[in-house]
Amino acid sequence: MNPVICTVDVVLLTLQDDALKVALLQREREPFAHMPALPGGYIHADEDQDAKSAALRVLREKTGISPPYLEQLATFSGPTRDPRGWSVSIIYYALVSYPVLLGNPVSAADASTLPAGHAAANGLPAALRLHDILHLPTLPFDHTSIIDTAVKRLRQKSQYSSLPCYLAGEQFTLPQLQRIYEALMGEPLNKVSFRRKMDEMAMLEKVSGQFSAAGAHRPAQLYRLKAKFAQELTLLQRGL
Amino acid sequence: MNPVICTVDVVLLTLQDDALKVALLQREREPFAHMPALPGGYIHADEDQDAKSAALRVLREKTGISPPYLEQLATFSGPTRDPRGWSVSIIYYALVSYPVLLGNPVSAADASTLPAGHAAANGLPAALRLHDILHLPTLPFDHTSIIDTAVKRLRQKSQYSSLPCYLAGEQFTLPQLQRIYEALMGEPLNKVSFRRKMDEMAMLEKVSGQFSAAGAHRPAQLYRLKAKFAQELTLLQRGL
DNA sequence: CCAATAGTGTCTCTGAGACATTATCCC
DNA sequence: GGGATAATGTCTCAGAGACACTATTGG
Repeated sequence: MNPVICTVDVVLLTLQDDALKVALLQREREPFAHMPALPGGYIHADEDQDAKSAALRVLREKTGISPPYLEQLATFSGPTRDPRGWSVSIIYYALVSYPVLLGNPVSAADASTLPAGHAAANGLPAALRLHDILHLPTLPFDHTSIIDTAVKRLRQKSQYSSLPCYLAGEQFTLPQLQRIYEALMGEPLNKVSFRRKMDEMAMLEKVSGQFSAAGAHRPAQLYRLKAKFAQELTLLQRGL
Repeated sequence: MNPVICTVDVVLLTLQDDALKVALLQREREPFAHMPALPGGYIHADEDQDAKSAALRVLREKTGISPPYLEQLATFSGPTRDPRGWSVSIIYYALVSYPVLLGNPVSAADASTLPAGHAAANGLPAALRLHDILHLPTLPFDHTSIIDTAVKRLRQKSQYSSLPCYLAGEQFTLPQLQRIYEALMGEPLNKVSFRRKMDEMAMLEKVSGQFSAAGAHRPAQLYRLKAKFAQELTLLQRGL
């Protein structure tokens, strides 16, 4: 009836050393075999409940990762984006903290103690690499444009939502969270206002009695997302 | 390779008498023949440049309308939404002013002089009907849920963008535009603040010397969207 | 005690809303 | 002139940011 190729792809983003990184997987098959590209694959009509399930399955099968946050970005389509023919790709974007990405679901507080550079020698497939979004290699299909759209969406939503919390891991301090927001927005934020806004969103809860000990100074209170917000965003009326 | 049905559908919205209406088309073919549904159809791999072109083509072919604003909403998918099989539908939403919908591309100022009730006896197909979004009939597929998503998106974007301008026609006065914003947001707006915000967005220009004469009172200045914003939104930093 | 960072109290200034005033039409 | 709505000037109050001060750790 209509010979349209239908796939899903995932833009998996993480923050490492205040730099936004995207996870790219070396392609095994043609077209563009051996080039780094977004993890993706065909929808399996016999097992997927919808495109989101397909995206989660593809990510799990190809990278072993089950991200805490996954949302539809947009659908890209056209006759030339894939050499195999007229294609449609439903794109999802996912956020995961760098420690959790490495299979260490503890705290963003420990991020600095993890090995820097490429993800490797962990539970992750060797073909998976993190790339700074400012220095992307040449990518197949329209993946460069897709990543650009995902980063714009992330930055836009960071202005007025709790989205960046998913880059912070399971437990984090307010100064750490502020650094994440600042890295995404590209500008320093007022500490008092930032804390007022986080309080206003009412999505964080103290991890009782737990503090992050990170040097010769007063330790910071640890927080985590309230269970209610594990998959759901909080929005601000007026932005940060 | 994968037998996924791939279509596009359009949620065409307009504002009539301060009520949001969606254009539904009586289906000609199975499944769900003769039921009202969103205008939609298959992607034509031989002529469509992308899904957006397909949506515009479908809208033109089935309703004769070329909307001033059309944007991708989301992609809906799953094994059961279409009885023909696992399906993907890329949804677009379009905004058009009621007078322009009726083929009268003049001014929102004249909307009150047009016949109320259903669109009929115009250049529009007889099978096309406007339905108040608060009183929708039972719809096939997941079209009810799709319309709900589109309305939520429109209302969300109205909070901080120039989106509602596309519901106002080519020329309009500021009081008319404020009524549109108020109808979408469901609450009265401060006149002074509203005008400050419209000025801040810097997207309107006076139609020189033209005024809307609408009764025994001072006439209002007519405005139109600057050409630059014919297809592109303006965003506010802090909402209305 | 000192250095360093966390957390909070308070002042100021911007900006949004309320109100009032002026402007311009038809009758 | 009167009634009606458009357009704008101005006052007030809330909220965001700047600054400063206190708190708590390790050395």
